[in-house]
Amino acid sequence: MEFQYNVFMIKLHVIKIIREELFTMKMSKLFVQTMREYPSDAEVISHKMLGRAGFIKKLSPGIYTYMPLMWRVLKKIENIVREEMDRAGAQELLMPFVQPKELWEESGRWEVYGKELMRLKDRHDRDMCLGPTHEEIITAVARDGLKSYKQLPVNLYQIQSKFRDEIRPRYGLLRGREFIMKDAYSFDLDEAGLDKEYENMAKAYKKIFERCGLETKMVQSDSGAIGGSVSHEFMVITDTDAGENDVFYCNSCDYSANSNHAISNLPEAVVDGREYFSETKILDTPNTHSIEELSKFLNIPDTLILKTLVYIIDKKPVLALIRADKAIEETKLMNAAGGIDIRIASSAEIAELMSEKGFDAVPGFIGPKGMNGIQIIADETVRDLKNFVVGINQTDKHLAGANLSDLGIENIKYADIRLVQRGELCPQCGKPLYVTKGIEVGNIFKLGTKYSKPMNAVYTDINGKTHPYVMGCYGIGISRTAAAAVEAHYDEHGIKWPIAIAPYHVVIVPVNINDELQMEVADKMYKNLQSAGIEVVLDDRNERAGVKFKDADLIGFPFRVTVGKTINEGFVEYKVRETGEQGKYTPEEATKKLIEKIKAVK
RNA sequence: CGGGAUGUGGCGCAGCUUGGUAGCGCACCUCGCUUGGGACGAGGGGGUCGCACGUUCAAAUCGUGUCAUCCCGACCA
Repeated sequence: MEFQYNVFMIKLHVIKIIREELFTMKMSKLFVQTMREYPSDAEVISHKMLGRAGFIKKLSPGIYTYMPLMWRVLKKIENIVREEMDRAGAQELLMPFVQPKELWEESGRWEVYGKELMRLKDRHDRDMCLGPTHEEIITAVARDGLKSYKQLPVNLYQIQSKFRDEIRPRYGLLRGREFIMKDAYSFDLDEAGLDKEYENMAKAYKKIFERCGLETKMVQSDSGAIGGSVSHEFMVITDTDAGENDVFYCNSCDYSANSNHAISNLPEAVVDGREYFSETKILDTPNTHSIEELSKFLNIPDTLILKTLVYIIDKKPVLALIRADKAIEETKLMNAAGGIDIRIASSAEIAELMSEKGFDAVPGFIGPKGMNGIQIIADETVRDLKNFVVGINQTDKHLAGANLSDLGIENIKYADIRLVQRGELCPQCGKPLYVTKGIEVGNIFKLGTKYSKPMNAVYTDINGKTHPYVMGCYGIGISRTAAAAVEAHYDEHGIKWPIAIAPYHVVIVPVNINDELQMEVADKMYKNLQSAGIEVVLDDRNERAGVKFKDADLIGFPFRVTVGKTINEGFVEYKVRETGEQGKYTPEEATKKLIEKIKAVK
């Protein structure tokens, strides 16, 4: 017993020493290589900054090594996420990254997911894939373990690398192929339970991004390939061009939505052409290939024209009709058609479609007439059109004074497939909508029974009857959040990490390491800060001050302490990266100030 | 999928037209000097010039093919 006790004490002692060593970081030993120039392949701020400051190293397009500084940032974000998810009642687990085809066939997504799903074969020639998201796996895990209503609700999450084989990865960590994600899945008895958990997660997310030092907007969005009904995205609003999403929002009420989901009220417009056309007749409209040319030629507002677009949705042609002054939102159209893949038809495909239907019209004169057998989806704006102008599949001709009833269309499906545009009105309060760019750092979905039903994932209720779980899923892009933080916090000198996710809190820069007093003071501060739990780097390199300052700014330490000549009067210099605030303090004052500021954030 | 461009040391690039010992800046190593915003001098290490085949006495350079990377576009009639 005594012997063991002693061994234990020795171990503790050793561990303590190791831990102290772990917190020690001298710049001369830190594995980071800053560069004088931005990487040539970087376009957006975060990619440029993270590359130049030595945070990431590209291995292949969209695939990066997270260097030690980056990894510290990512771990900090992960830990904030963990703390808030745990606090919200979720439980962490870890699922496999490589997954068998079978589960994906159960959900039907093996066929549906497309090329983004990275497929591979194992040595036995079995089909496998790299996990782009984990609904299938978690649902299979849940159905084996969650049998009774007594066990629900449950929320399970993991933090893990994901792989999505993007067509065109770009923007560094913002759109990588391999990236780190937190994904959570909730299982409830019913819709009411899901609604409650959805709110719970929304609240947790808000807290998470706040703690990361990021301002986010929660916006309504399309639910995409993951499916389900209701979903929201958390957007970091940015003035850089890295934002890949357009976000519409209202300043008068709380409405905000991704452009793929946004709706709006339209201002008044001329939608009845009776003043222009007293009868229905075919007009010669030579060379009017665009809406602009056509409305000019006929001298009518473009709101009196019905625009017909040909899309290829899941390999089949679909006609989309919309009032000509408005544009199609492809995601909405794809959803309305029940498809999973959409693109505009090529002119060759249009020609093929025309000849198939016995027409000979070029783009600019296409219309729904005589296109029976082809799926036709009309935007809601089409309902109000009267006595309008429309293509009738004859080159250089349009039908004027037309009404849909004249066209002999058998099947037409109405849906909102319109892209909201600047200047349109808030659907909730009628005030003008604004638009901005956003980086999606998190999302929450109500999945309902989309996965539990086909995968037969059910629980038994109090009466012995079985029901599929009502599910939700909740993602946060960990690596993307880090990149978004850079997009939101930088200047011409480099990154300005928010304190909570900075790789280290403080850098201490002795100006001249050959000056004994400077080194002594720097070293003492370094040790004092460390023992107070502050993460600090001592820049002990034999470099000129300029080099150290440039690196400190580029890397983005939130605080810098410079120990230079003023130490002879007893002062060190203190500088805040984010605000530029600076001042002279005694080493003791500076140490105290730093500890106070940093502890306040923790 | 279509178009354009580029592959030369860790990073950024020149050399290619007109074939003949592979170069520059940064970074790295040594010495000296310097030490408050990316100093300076001297010396040094590191590259199968993406890969394959071909032409040639000789290929980074010319030809063919291939692979990779980057950018743009993918028709809003």
